[in-house]
Amino acid sequence: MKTQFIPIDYSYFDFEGKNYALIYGRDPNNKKVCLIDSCPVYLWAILKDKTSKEKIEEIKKKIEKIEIDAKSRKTKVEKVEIENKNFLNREVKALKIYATNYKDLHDVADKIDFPEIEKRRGYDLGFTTHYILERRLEPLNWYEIEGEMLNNSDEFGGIDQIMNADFVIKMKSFKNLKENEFEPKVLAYDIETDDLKIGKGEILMISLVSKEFKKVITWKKIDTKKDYVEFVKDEKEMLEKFCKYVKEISPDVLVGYFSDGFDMPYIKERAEKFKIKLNLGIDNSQPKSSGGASSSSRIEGITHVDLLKFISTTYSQYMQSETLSLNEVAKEFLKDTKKEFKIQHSSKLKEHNWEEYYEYNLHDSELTLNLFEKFWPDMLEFSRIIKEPLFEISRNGLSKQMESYILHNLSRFNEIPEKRPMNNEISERIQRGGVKGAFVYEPKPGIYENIAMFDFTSMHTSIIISYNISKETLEEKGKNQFQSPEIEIDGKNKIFYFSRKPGFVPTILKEIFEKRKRFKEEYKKDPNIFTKARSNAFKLLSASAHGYIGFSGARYYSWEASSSILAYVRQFNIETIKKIEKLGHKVIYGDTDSVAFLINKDSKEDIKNLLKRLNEKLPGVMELELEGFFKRGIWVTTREGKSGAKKKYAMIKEDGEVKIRGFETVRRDWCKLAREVQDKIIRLILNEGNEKKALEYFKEVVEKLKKREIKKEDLIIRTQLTKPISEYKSISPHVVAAKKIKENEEPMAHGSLIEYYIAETNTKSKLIRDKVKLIDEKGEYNIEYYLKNQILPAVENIFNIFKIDLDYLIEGKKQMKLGDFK
DNA sequence: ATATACACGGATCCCCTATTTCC
DNA sequence: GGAAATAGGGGATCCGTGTA
Repeated sequence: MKTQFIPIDYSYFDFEGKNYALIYGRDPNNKKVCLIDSCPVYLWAILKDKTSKEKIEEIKKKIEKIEIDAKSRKTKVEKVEIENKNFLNREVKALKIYATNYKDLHDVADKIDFPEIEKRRGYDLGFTTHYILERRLEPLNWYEIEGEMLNNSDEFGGIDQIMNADFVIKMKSFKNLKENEFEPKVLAYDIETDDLKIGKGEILMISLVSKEFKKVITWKKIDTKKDYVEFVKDEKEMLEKFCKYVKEISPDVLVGYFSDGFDMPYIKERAEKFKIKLNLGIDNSQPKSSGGASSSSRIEGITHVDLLKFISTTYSQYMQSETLSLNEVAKEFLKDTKKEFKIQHSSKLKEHNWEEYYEYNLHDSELTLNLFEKFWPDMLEFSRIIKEPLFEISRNGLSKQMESYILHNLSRFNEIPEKRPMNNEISERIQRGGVKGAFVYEPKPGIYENIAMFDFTSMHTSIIISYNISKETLEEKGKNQFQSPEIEIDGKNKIFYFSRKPGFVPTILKEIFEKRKRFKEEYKKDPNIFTKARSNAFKLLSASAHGYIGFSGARYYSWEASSSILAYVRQFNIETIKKIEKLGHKVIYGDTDSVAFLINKDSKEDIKNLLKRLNEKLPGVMELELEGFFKRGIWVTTREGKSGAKKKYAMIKEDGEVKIRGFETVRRDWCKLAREVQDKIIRLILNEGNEKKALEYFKEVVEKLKKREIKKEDLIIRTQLTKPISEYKSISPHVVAAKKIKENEEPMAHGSLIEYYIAETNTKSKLIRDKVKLIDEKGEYNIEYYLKNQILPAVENIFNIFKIDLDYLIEGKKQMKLGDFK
């Protein structure tokens, strides 16, 4: 039979000792299809140079006899081929060793310990990655499949009979189709419980939402007119209903928000408690957790996506939201917020509260569904570009994404994949220590007018490409090589040398770099969610290239490469600063890849010409870009007041657009008042060019604070608890607040933002932590603290630019009477 | 285990010395 | 008068959060 097919999720099973890939997807009629396929399984043994033909034949014969009898199955070497391959850009002879079962490749590798074998590789990719590499049946692309339909067949032990798929097909062949469109069937879910500790409390209700389906299942009965609420007898029945609905709807994607860390493990634990089989899988299997600390839950045949994971690993650095709570993320991307509802223990809830609770529960699933749809184009593009399934794409960090992209492109270079570093190698890498980073120019504090800012486009990546820097291109000193700038190691200067023969990593990055440019243009011409997503995906890959090379867990980690890249980064930045100064412009600031300088009397055209001239001298794909012209900008001293503060500045464009970096205004661990006051003062000064209005405004605020006219909400301080309370060596205010929350037995998730304020207390203690109160705790806010430790520090450096000293304000309580401000 | 380094700055920790308190 | 307690200064360290 023939059909069209789009692969969504990949898995595999063993039958008679061999591996078979299971690929779940859809046909054009939206029928759920499960494909069964197989692929050759092998690893590589790289031979030492100059191994004689006879010797190779001899080893080959020995390897062909390897058999492994373990784990209730027999694996043997099926055949061995000799091939000319590349490994780390070097031509090698390698043995391709085919074996019965992928999981035994490691054991096979252990038996190939002949002295003529230099390295063994290619057995640690994971079966799914290996399969996709081998067969090129890539996720989320359309194919025409030819195969045999299994219907009540005995093949593979009757696998088609236990699969709840519309079709189970044993694949014979396939070909690519151009067809692009695909919309997955998505079901979102969310649970409400009485205790945040996994499995400890009861699950009160579960909501399920898809495009056509809306339901809240609960055993807490009250009179309600809400038709989406379905009552069941008890928690046990609710869990069974949940399974039943998921199976009936049979979605491609089951999506939750923090569901890897909360909803799914909770449901699992409760099901275990009630001895219910949570048979969500297409083969009636239960969800499987893996990954320890930040585990993930996999459901056979349905892609379980924890949207929080995708957003936090891939997008959080480009987002405005200060937390990744569903509420805030929904606000940013959907302009929608959670329903107002204060979660209480169910025993405290009144009858009418329950209605709101149902609504709240349903709404969370709706938000999750809508957010998924918002991010779907991005996940789809990522999956297609990186060629890994949605399940992996939605969970992997940037380094893993980068690595997968490289692995899926190696065959073009005839390259054997490098192995993952072992734990001891990772420790060695970490022990060797990090590399010296970029250069930051120390600004001279002050207010400046007419500023231009240049920055390098994708600086690290363009350096890697232009100088061919990578693990595989690193060489001993020779002729005609790229040389890194001098790098200081243990007091001595060292230079690293890189081949001119293009390495595969720089080549792959060059492609990414060019595609990034092309798709950015495409998006500009045709702005839609898909062109944006594609442009975004390449932007992210491009941006994480250097981080990958310097990451101790990377296959293609290289300390030397990373050091060299950064040495170039420093060199280019410093040289650019020098060149601009030589042309008569005063440089104000620069950080890593940027330079800000005074335009003087020059016109914008002059500056653009200057940029053009600088660009003519740059090598390879390196490019300097105009970040913008600014009417005015301010730089301040550090708190100590002796030097100019780096990574802290504010500038304004002609059109009034303000760019604020590093100031307390953009930091979430300062109270709202301090942030707003600072923001306003910065804007007033940037607009006016002097401090007059700002100072008046500031005095007003101080007056208000002293008269307690500021709302307590504006004084709440929010700090993240980043680890368990007991692990803190230093007991800071937010730790004290967290302890209080715990004592009150209020819900507090790991990593949550702790909110508190500093109150007036009788305590003699000078420690701030002894004045901490939770929001709901009665008390007056501590005026002295908010003056001395919040609003003054936020603005005094700014006023110092104008030689205005606010010091007399912080001398002490006595002097801070109302009359001090005139 | 889950991309890198640089940087600021609050708050506590910790050591030391001076001062105060207590007997 | 002398020992113990306390205060306060100041650098080191921890911690959170930014920029690039």
